[in-house]
Amino acid sequence: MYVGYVLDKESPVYPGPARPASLGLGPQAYGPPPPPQYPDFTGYSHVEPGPVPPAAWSTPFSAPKDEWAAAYSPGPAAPTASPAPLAFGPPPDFSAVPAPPGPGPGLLAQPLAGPGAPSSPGAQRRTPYEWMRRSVAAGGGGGSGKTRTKDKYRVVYTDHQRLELEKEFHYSRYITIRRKSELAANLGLTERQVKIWFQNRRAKERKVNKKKQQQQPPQPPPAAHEVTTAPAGPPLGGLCPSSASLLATSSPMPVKEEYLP
DNA sequence: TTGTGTTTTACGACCTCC
DNA sequence: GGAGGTCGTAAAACACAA
Repeated sequence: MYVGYVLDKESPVYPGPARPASLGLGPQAYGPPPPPQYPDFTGYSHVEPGPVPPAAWSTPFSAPKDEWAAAYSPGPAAPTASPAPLAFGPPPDFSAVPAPPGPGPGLLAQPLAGPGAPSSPGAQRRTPYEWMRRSVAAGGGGGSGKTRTKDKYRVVYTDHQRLELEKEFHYSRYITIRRKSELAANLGLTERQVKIWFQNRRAKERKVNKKKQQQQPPQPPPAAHEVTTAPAGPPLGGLCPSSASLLATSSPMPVKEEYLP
């Protein structure tokens, strides 16, 4: 939430022209304008993550989700719907992510399988992260910039776009302004789209966690000393209340240091 | 082919924080 | 006041059974 704001505060974030009015955005000052979100946009240039990623990228998730590991395990990969000119890699600090217990490298440290990892057109759905297996017919999908008031209600993001967004999400539930800008630029999305994607993704996770909790028998509340994430009081030093519920769930994700009070 | 249920984008309302 | 958060919802996209 405001953490990212704080994290990026020292940097000259978003100096520059206003965003297209068609996005419903006000004339706030944003950074380098993202690639146009229209189908005739012919790609986007790779933006080096830069030497930056501040402390925000230094705290890894301790335990990857199984499906995540499975999804990124080496294996045959079909071409993506819209491979990026350059694979959008994790921040440099990704390499510092300790490998999860068990065989194989740290999953987040694994390189993206290049242009073409995610999709597998013939595969069935109803599998974890089935979006990775689905072919996307959006014709470059992301960034066509249609709204409810326009002729197309919504676009379907490409596998590559979703893959990168998921990677980012599994690294951090809350994206910083800087990373949002980078992701948007690299994926040919608007920052608004990235922001909303993260919001929807968190909502999805809460929904899944809620479902899990409902299916599990009620567990005794943990003793106070067992609370390892955040102390009582305002959740995470001002994060939204639902963030706390997120952390309070079965999610194995640790809390980033900077998110803690 | 069609009907139905689920998932995925996108938005508005409202809230908190700076 | 502006930013981004959640929550609820709309509607397209999709999978699958009948």
